[in-house]
Amino acid sequence: MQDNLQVKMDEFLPLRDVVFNTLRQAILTGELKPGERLMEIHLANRLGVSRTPIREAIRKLELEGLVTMIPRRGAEVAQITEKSLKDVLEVRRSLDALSVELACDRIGEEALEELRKACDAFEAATRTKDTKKIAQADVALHDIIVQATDNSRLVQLVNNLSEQMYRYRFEYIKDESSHEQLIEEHRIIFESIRRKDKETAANTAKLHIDNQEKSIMKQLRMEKNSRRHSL
Amino acid sequence: MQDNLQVKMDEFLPLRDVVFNTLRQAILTGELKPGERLMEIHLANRLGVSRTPIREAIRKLELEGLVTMIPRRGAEVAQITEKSLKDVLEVRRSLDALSVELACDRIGEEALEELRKACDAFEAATRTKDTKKIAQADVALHDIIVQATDNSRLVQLVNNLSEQMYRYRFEYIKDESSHEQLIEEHRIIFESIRRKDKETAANTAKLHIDNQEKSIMKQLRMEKNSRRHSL
DNA sequence: CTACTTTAAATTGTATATAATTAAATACAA
DNA sequence: TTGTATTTAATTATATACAATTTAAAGTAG
Repeated sequence: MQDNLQVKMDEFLPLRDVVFNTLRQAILTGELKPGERLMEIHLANRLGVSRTPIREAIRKLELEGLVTMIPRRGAEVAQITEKSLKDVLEVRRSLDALSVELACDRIGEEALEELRKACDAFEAATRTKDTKKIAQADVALHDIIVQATDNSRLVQLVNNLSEQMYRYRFEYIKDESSHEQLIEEHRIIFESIRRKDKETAANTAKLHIDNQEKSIMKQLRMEKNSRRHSL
Repeated sequence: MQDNLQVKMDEFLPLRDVVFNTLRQAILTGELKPGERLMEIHLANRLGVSRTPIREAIRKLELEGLVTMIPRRGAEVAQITEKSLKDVLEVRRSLDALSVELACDRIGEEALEELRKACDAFEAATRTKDTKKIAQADVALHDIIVQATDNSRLVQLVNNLSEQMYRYRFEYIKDESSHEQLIEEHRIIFESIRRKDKETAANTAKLHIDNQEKSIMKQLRMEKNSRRHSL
């Protein structure tokens, strides 16, 4: 773990939430690697706080499934197995389909217009070839859809499930050969939501996840391979 | 809140988990009522532990959505609104449908046999008119299905969502007039899983939730009414 | 040199102490 | 009485202290 964990005092959150966000981000970006132990005193010193907020943050990470607790041994970053990712994607596939279906019913004129812009913005982002920008544009687009469902529980769950594979999605987006297809799928989802064509919307959303799954699984296997050869 | 919160030392869990389970149960059964404050010293004294495990338990309840945090004022039991229940049920509807569809593909012979027995057990339970027994039989039956999906994330999410309405489901099950229909729906779900008829299974599962939703919403409105008249 | 004990260090789990903030109570003026 | 300061009490937020347990290390016998 590099020494670039830093507590941002920008906002006025309780320390436990600052720590929670910091650790969460570190796990999702891969800065803290699967299997790595989260030792309280270490983290407390590094972040310049006491153990209490660290522990409270770990409790939340535990419930989110990002860390695994081992009794009397503490927390470690959860291992991501092929199976666990498949499980996550299987649920997400269903919830993304639900999201676009609900969006068909409930999206407003303004949000629809935003969605159209987000499609354009995504296309523009792919042309910059800036992976971070592309990823952001993609998140923004999907966020408009899920927000349009007007179901806060669904929003919470979809966001949580998405985050579980941030690390991998990044690599996925790097692959330029898939950009055209992504643009096209976004376009179809937008059009079918506009026409309130639930079936096409849902099917495309599922396809969208299927493609992601294929790419992520390929990566995972490569990672596993390279681990086997290097260790 | 009555004075029957007790820490069970049966198992050998960290205190924070014991406290978490205790508070969770108290909230789900309605022993701790929506809006009620969770004061740390109070709970610590009552449960005979220090504030630390109480706080850690509250952090987990927070992430689960069972309590609401108010900065510098602590936690209170989350209010359940009609909207929030609708949101939960909307997601559950989708995930229950997914569960039975996956069960069609993945259930084994033994589990299928268990499911058949669970259907019979549920029918038998309704005849005892023991609400608690009926509820347990219902949970057991649905648990077999969701376990058959072999998707641990799905299991976790469905269980969590189900628990959110334990309080209300209890009243629902009390209503004997609905028992025949419940038995029939369980039977159809079992039969369609056996025949691997995903469409019927999914539709019936959705119907199952729809019926629950109607009943719960009726109750909620009654509750709201009686509150208005008594306050 | 290996297998087993014993000891020491590190780490978590729990409890308590201090600081900061908020809510309530009291006092006082209009 | 009502509205506003001021003080007091209660409560959370954070830090530290202590206890229990585990891991690693150092010896020691075979």
